[in-house]
Amino acid sequence: MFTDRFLRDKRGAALEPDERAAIEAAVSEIRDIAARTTIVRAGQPLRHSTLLVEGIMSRYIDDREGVRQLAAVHFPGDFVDLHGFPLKVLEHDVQTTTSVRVAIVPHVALEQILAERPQLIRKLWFATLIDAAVHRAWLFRLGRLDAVGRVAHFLCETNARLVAAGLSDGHRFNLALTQTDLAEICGLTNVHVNRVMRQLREDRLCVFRSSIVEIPDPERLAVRGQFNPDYLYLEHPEPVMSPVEVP
Amino acid sequence: MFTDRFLRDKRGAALEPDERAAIEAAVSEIRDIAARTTIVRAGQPLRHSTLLVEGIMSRYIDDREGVRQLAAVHFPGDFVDLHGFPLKVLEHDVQTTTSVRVAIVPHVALEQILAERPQLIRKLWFATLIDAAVHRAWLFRLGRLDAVGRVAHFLCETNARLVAAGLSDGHRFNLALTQTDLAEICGLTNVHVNRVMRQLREDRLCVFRSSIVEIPDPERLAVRGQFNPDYLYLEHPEPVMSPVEVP
DNA sequence: CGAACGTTTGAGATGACTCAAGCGTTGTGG
DNA sequence: CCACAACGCTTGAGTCATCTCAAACGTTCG
Repeated sequence: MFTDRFLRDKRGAALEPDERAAIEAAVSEIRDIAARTTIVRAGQPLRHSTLLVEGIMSRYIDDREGVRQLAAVHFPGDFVDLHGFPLKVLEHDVQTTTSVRVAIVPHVALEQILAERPQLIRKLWFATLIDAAVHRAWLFRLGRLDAVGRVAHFLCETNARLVAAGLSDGHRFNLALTQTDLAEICGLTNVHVNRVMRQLREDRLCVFRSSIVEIPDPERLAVRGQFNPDYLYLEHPEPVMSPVEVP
Repeated sequence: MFTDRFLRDKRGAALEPDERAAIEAAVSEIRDIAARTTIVRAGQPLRHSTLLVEGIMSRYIDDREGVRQLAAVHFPGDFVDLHGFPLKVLEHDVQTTTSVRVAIVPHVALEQILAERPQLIRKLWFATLIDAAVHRAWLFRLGRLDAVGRVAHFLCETNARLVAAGLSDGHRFNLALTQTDLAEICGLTNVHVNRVMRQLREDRLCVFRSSIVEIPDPERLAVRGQFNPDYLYLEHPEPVMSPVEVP
């Protein structure tokens, strides 16, 4: 159910059926939240963490003038603010990007199931370390790629993650992000993202229209974005041709 | 000894004396390593982690042409590749930047002390999550600050971390990085870093000469770099005036 | 139907890059 | 102990990628 996609296809960390059941039992509530709603503010003490079931959420830091830099984008199956469990407080904001459905896991409940299942803590730790590995890949993207490369890299990453989640067939997926969202991810302005998308279209690397991303040749896009999926720690890094929803 | 600075001054995660003793007992070896030596390669299975005792180490990802983006800089007290403990393999390289002294902690020894001390794993987890929080601050730096701001932000962060480690008095510290290192940290070229350093000098924000950083007014530098130390999760975020070594 | 939001395009400004050369410092071997 | 090599720092000139500001156009939703 809610945990079906959590740690799915992660090398050596996929959940056992009883671990999955324990987490699902720890869920206190399923909540539907509107798009662009802030659910965690920097500095606010946390009593629960949020497992994303449907939709897209983002974590970001904003500058003095309110311009944002996203630090992470989350898709279904991600344990969005699991970092808040050991840290108690986050130093960044978390917001819904689209409308979402989330499962709320109170930290007290998490403590209980971990007390009974010492191995599970390693998997939760592992999950947060993958987030850290993704942060590093994003640092590479921002520090060393040009605008077209940054967007290409992000789209390759997203494709790989959504394939693992069963939400992309490897060439086509639904992605409800605006060009301004992409700008906040890639450290660009929305105007320039628009020009980058045109470039990608003209080069037949990627077409992104009305929330559908189409990648005719993922390998070529990966070359343009210098994308190497190792940091996602996937069990099956090749596009897996499995039943897929592309709404 | 080797662990004196590990988790020092970290909010709610400082080590208990017995935890400290356990980690020290788990150290299999103290090793001195020359500058610019790669100690972990991406993809290579890890059997131990490295606690930095003296010197500077870096974690980085490089692009197709060999241009590097640093993802982290480590100072004494940092458990450099602790991420490799749950992950088993890292997706990036780790290199000494200066000559260093490190304490080697075999993963089997770590497993043993964790089996006896279930609370310690939370602190190790916490330590890796601070690395992740630092990654996010670096994303902000690269995505939203101009060149002068990036360098200012990095120097503020470094000052704050070194104050916590007892290696800066809040205004002056030793930092054996080259301008090329700064470029690899800030996503710039070494030529441009040179011009940025001149700018910082002319604006009386910071003087960096022969490995000594002097910051006459840390508050002004923090404003220029939009630096907010919350992400370091320090117990005492104000500069602590304690005995300091500035060699 | 209108308002709000997202996309597209243009023109001009600018921050950072590239290439190139000279200078300063440090360490080492003859 | 000197000379030279290696490395890091500094500066200049010209280029280019991305930004800013501005306006128009398209789409969605109430």
